[in-house]
Amino acid sequence: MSSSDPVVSDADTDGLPLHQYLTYRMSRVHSKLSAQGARILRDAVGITLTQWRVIALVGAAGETRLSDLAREAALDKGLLSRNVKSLVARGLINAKQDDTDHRVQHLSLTPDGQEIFFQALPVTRRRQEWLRTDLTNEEIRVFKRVLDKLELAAERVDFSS
Amino acid sequence: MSSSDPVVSDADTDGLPLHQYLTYRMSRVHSKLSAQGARILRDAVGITLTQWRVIALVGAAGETRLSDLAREAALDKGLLSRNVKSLVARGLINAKQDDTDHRVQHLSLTPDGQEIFFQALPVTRRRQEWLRTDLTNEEIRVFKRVLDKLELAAERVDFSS
DNA sequence: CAATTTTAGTTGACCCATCAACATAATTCA
DNA sequence: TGAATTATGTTGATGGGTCAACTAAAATTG
Repeated sequence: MSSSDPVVSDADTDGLPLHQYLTYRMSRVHSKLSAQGARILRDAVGITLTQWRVIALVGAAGETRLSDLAREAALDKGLLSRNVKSLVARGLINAKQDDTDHRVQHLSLTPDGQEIFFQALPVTRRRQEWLRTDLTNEEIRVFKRVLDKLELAAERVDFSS
Repeated sequence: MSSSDPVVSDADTDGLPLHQYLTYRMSRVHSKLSAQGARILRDAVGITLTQWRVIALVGAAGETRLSDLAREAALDKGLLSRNVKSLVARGLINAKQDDTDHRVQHLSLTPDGQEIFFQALPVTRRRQEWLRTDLTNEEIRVFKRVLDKLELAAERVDFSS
């Protein structure tokens, strides 16, 4: 075997190994979609993707605490803390301490935050619809189901086979 | 409307907006899968996910140039350059300049690199199989098809509707 | 053949996310 | 009640990725 031969043959791999991997494919697609989403949000309302997620989650909840967001959105609480901080600094989010439990903060959108929210919402919705134009309802249903199953698999502590 | 009411009602959103978004769902699942994959590779052979991708791609190709990898794997060439550098430093990848075109480097796995490759390959394969255990062939087929369609959509320069 | 443009790869600056350590506050329980 | 545990949120260190500027080399073009 010469040094320029692939280490594995097609017979072994049925093509390039990575390209078969669901995770690899997802990773590629995800990074392209993220970049696109970030660009769209930056152009439309000047916030980052994560900031949008925070705003959207707070906007939808009306009032939440940081730890709830972290759980619900599966975001790191440190990350969340910094993002909230920057949004509070920009006057888009309101944070007020709980009267009885002095650890928790109640988060809500300020009027400016709501404005951003309502500006961004149709933009993101249109994009989502646009992404779905080439997909059938059946494909979307299966896609979501697979995502749910993969998420469960990803949460299992370990795979031992 | 009190300040603690959600800014959008369920009637508006059919539930929390973000949770409907394919991109948001993908993002969550992707980050969990990445974390899991990174952990498995670290424990098994002590390399990062990106390093594994480089090794797998080089191993499968037998010999490539950096720019081909960047195109094929949709990875930033700067990122790739650094990763290759670290893998060369660890003696896992061999880089030799082209005789005629002095810009290009030909990359291949060293014996140590091949060893890592062959150690990691079954581990990653087992994981992929394991991730698929709860999925039917039909679901996998649809999932891949949707990913391909989404990737195309993500590459379109702009959505104007 | 000289000037311009394109391509390969590197590097520095920066951003964002992750992790662990920490401070503070509340709760449990002995 | 006092001690240990648990929960909330912040912060610093670090790592990894992205972007853009840059060098060097090759190809194109006038």
